[in-house]
Amino acid sequence: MAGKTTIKDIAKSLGISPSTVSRALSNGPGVGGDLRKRIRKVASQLNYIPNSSAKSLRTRKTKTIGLIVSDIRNPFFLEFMGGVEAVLFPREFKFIVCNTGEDSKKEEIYIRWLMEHGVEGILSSPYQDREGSNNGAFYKKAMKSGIHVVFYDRLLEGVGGIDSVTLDNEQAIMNGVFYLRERGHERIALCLHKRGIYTIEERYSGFKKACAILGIHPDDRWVLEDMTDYSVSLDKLRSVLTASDRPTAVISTNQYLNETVVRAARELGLDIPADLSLVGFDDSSLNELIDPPVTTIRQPVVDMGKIAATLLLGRIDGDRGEQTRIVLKAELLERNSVASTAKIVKRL
Amino acid sequence: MAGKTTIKDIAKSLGISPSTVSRALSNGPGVGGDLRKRIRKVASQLNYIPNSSAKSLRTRKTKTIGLIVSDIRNPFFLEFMGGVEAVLFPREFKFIVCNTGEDSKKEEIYIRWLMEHGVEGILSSPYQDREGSNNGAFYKKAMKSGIHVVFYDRLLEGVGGIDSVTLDNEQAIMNGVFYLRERGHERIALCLHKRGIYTIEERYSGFKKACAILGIHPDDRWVLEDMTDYSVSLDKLRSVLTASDRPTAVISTNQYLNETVVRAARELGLDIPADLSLVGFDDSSLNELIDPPVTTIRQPVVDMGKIAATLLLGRIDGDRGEQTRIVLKAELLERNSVASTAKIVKRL
DNA sequence: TTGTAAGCGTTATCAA
DNA sequence: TTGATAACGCTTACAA
Repeated sequence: MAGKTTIKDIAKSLGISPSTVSRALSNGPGVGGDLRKRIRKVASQLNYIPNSSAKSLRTRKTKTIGLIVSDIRNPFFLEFMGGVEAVLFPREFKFIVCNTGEDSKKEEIYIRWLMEHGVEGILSSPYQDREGSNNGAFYKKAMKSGIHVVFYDRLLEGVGGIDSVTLDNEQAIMNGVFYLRERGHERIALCLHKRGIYTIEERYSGFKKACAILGIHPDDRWVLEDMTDYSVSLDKLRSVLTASDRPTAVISTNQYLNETVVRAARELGLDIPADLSLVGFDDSSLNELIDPPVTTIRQPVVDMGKIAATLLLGRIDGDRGEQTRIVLKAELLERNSVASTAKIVKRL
Repeated sequence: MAGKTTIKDIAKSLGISPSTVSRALSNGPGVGGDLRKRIRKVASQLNYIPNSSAKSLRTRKTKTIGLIVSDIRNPFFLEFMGGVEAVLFPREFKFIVCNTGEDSKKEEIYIRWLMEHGVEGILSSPYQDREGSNNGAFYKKAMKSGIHVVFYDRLLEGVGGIDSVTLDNEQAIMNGVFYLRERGHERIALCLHKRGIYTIEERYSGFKKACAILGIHPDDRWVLEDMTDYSVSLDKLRSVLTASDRPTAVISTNQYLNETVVRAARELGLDIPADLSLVGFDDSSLNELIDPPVTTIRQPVVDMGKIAATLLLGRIDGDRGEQTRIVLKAELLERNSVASTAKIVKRL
């Protein structure tokens, strides 16, 4: 137990050279079948554990990638991570989880750490603020140094040439608006997380497009922005929902906001869907058990994880093809949180 | 851009020796203040990125730990990971996520990978099957090779000397049983995930202890085991809940099972709590929004993550004190899924 | 098929 | 305070 077993120890113990041991253990050619077997045996007897730092130093390969998430508390990432792990494991790739918490500085630090660590690739859901400023330059720097990058969920303004897997966010929200309109709603509110973030901007844009197409004109004050803090969000909802001139429906844009809307409605004594209709976004299995079951726009999150990881491994494997941009479609899960306005008009 | 900048490049560019550069950049002593500044400047001009593989090879430190989770889809781990990340980040430690999916073989493979990678510590929620067989030997091997290990959530039979943070699972369930008994329930069912796993066995044991103390004797068939697959679980619940001689209350032992019980009750037309009371385990914020809001045994998961990470970093920092075993207490969140049996008796 | 030797980028020891 | 040198454990030409 004096220190760890190295390739040299194995070589010494068999009276052969370290290079032969290396070749045998890494399945390289040029080692006799019999010798190879003996080397393997001694290696396991000696409890040999390869030192990947040494290996990486020589080969510049770590079989490790970085997974940058914007908010580790979001169930979205659990699902996504599950998809990622499922494709990484069989390929013997490990991943380091980096939580930026929508903090640009933290994101930058993590990118640097990942570069130092020598990851072969980065999967990231990058942050961008209202002014459009982001860490694009750092991702580019990583790519220049040979680290492959794939964006998932979010894109960055003015940052091209990076593979991505995103949702068709515009279409997703448009379908939500159309769905509500078909049921008679024209007074629709929209709850948005932080402005600037790609998905949020796209969803907002989809909302405006759909309204334009339908010729409806929801009040600008019904677009609720910066719904990050719970009590602040609740306040905003309260002021909009208690006005006599209030919206008859709300579209929310993440699972957390779905819950916030339901809570706000309950607190205000507004029955969903009788008094207020709700189209949620993202889907927890629990949405079905809520009273009422929430009609929701569901993203194929696990697939997104699998696709992103597959794309990245492809690049690591040497794929030098054109930039790939995969756009997934959302589906609308119809449950019971949307009513036709006939009933609501009466109550208004 | 011909390859990456190394310490040698910086040295050459300043006409000094690499060792001086190394000392300057790693804040070591023995470098003049002025020189140090110039070195820093050139380093950043040259876009220098330290190579941690090389560094690790020399120092045997990677500032990386492994986080082994038993099922990445369980929201428990999101919360836990959040706690872990919060303490790791300021210390500049990274973590590799390993998902075993309750597969002993996969767990073993991940432990090996982590050892090869040179992690300085492992945080693990280890698996153990019905027969008590587990990967304890591998964790011990890791420890022998200098990797610190902290178990969280689960312990391993016959594997001592490893720090841990767990819940007082027995007490948690006992309180659940007492709570139900106070409301008149004696016919209590228990839903268990996989037998063998530490937490499950402890919860089962707590259940039996509480019943013994109270002198109540729930039917053995009401202890539902191996509730892993959804449809199988549903079948098991169905057969127990449709019997004329059925339990009046159910205790579930994870968030997933909470949902399963609610779904089963709905499918069978059983009203919670009027026809069936439910005490859940683990807590999703959504439990409050379910109809009815689920009374639940809540674990301090984020704290568990913070404590586990702190414990591990302490060991890495050189703490050689006695084995630490921290046991956290659960709290019972009273909501509306438990009724007093008075009403139920009528309906039976 | 096997061995020799150089080198990956860093740090640590020792000497200046 | 600084520099020369060896070494960490591995892979890979190249030579045998």
